[in-house]
Amino acid sequence: MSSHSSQAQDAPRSPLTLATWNVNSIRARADRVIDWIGRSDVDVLAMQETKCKDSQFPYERFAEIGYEVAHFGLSQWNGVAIASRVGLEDVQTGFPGMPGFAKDPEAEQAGEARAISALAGGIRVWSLYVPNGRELTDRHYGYKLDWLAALRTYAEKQVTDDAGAQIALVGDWNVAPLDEDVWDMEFFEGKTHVSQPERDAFTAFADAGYKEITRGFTPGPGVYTYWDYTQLRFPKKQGMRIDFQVCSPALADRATEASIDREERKGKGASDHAPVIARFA
DNA sequence: ATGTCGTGGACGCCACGA
Repeated sequence: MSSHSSQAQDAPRSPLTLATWNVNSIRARADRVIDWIGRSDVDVLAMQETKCKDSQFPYERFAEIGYEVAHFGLSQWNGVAIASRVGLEDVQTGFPGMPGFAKDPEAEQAGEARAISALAGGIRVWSLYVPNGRELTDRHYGYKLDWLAALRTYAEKQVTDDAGAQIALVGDWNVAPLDEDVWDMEFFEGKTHVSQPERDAFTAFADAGYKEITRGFTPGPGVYTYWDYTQLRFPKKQGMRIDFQVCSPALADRATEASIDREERKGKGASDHAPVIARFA
């Protein structure tokens, strides 16, 4: 049994608010993110697509408002972080067995900055940025499926080793699990995010005992977490639900509420994703 | 492809990724 899960299990339980948000560049979005944290009063915020190296992350902006940050960024692409005001211990970058990617199929497939985790407020929080997939025929699509399968293998082992493990797999999953999670299934015919293998890869976490806890509090149809910048998708209410909080059984039992802050998608300088917030008892 | 963003490199735009 890992020390992480027993630590989490033994930690005192107190109510906690956890949010996940693909910020699409923390440097371009720092003011909005800092303002939002102040307004929303979250204990822990998992961020994706920070689009910077560790040396470029605006740690001091978060420190000023009382949040520690663990960030994992290797270049201008990807980048994941966790901000917490309830402690941040035992940071891990990447998960065991995580596949890598390189343009050259013959080259070593190096790990990308798509997963970071820390123990925060007694919960093992993972901030995840699942590969996009691009096209069904693209090498990135196979990479995405392999990445999700490896994450599922890791996640399943955690709850097999410790049935009481408090684990949150939150982030941009880049999968729309149900038809109602996109505005028009005909538009998505033959595209990524809605293909059966991607949906099966997402459902596999439920088969391992995990539960996506935000949907039940924010039922569709027409409820989304992402709207493309192009084609006036947001004003036309043409979005996708692709950001989720997938929780281990013991943590899922503690979920008391969830919401999607679509107000944050409005106005100049908005990310193309909205924050997805959950409360645990 | 793009009623759009963000990044970096060598600009005053282009390529790339989403």
